[in-house]
Amino acid sequence: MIPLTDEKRSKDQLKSHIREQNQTLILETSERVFARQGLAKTTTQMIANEAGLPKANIHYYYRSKKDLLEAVLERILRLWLGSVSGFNVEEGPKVNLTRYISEKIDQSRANKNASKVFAMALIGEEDFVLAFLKNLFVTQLSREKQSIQTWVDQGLMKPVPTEHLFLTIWAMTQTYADFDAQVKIMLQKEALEDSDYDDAKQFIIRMVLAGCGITE
Amino acid sequence: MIPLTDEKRSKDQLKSHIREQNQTLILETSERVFARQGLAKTTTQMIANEAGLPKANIHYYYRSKKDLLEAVLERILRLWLGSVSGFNVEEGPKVNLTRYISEKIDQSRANKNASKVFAMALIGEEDFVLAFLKNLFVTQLSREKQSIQTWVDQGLMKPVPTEHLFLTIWAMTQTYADFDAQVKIMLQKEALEDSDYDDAKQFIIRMVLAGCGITE
DNA sequence: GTCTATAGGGAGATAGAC
DNA sequence: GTCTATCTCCCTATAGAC
Repeated sequence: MIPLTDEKRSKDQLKSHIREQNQTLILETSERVFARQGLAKTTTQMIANEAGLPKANIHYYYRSKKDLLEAVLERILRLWLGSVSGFNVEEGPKVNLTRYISEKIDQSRANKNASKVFAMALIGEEDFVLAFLKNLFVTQLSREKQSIQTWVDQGLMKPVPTEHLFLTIWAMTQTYADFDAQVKIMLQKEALEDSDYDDAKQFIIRMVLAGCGITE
Repeated sequence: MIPLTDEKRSKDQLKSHIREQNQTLILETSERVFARQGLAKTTTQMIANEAGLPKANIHYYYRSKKDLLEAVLERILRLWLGSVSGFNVEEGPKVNLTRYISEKIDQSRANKNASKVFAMALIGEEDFVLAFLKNLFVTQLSREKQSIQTWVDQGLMKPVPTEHLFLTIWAMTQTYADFDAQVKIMLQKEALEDSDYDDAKQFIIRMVLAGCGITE
């Protein structure tokens, strides 16, 4: 370890502080603009304007637009992973599935822009997102699958095609964030309210529990 | 009415034939390229190359890229509307919902590109698509809602939030077309087979019927 | 680290010969 | 109707002064 002078240390901290602050600003702004404009329509100029920075500054921190998009996606995925509770076998299927669906809806609502950017990248089959999902599915799904098998063995639910169960839960919960324009038209509202999300939650939970043969 | 000479008539028919043929070629090619590349990333040059036409020819038939996209969307929506069966009250909820879900999956599978282009336009909140949905929902949903009310009154199913029922059915069925990359990763397959779609159909139908309290 | 100025590359769209 | 050549615009990315 090379000892640092106080001067150098504080300079480094300042620099690193500015860097971190700017990067966060750029990533948050990018997420918003990407979600609003679409990935390809978004220009680095738009992001710069909205962030109040010169365009070259964006390229100083993120060499290319692709790098920037991947940084945005990485940040989204890291935050998501940290806030998802896994299944807790002891609590049984009803509690776990109810909580899972409820959290999913809350999360995609709270981070609507992040959810949209992810959906856009997924429908555009961005390599970065596909690679992430490959990883996630291998590590996580096998665990959830075991919990479900345990519950089936205990007679707490009927056997289900686990992959399709998760695919459909994701599809239903994400649609309220990603395609909210469609939801608003359907419900004939200018903006979605708490009660709309509650209704969605309740109905999705009802279908999933019933479909899994979970009565009590 | 101005009588036409035979010469003029046949010339017009020829022209109109060529026009129709080229327009169809352009629309079919565009749908494919839009679905593969994304709406904004797609260039008129790509479409021209893949259709085997000079780029100026594309712009001769469709003044702008936006016009072209709208023509593609209009064609998709016209074909869709023609192939969806409405509810038939006499047959009861089980038959109708089962058929509806089954047809939805078949259709988005058979027209995967069309489905993707539509989803891309919807997530990008293209005015053209939003206007179409506004229309569709007003005219169609009220009819389906009445059928469901009838069935509830007859004790054939439990009351459901109709809007959320349709939103979730669409979300689940569309996901197998629009986000097929995710589905493939989840099922760990290079390509989806008949059996995968059958499994999806069966599970979605099971959840919906159970959620609606339809036992027989 | 910041920012102006600009290079360099395509994009959409069209004029005009055929 | 068809297609070559070209206009104009604007995007990404960077060089280089501060």
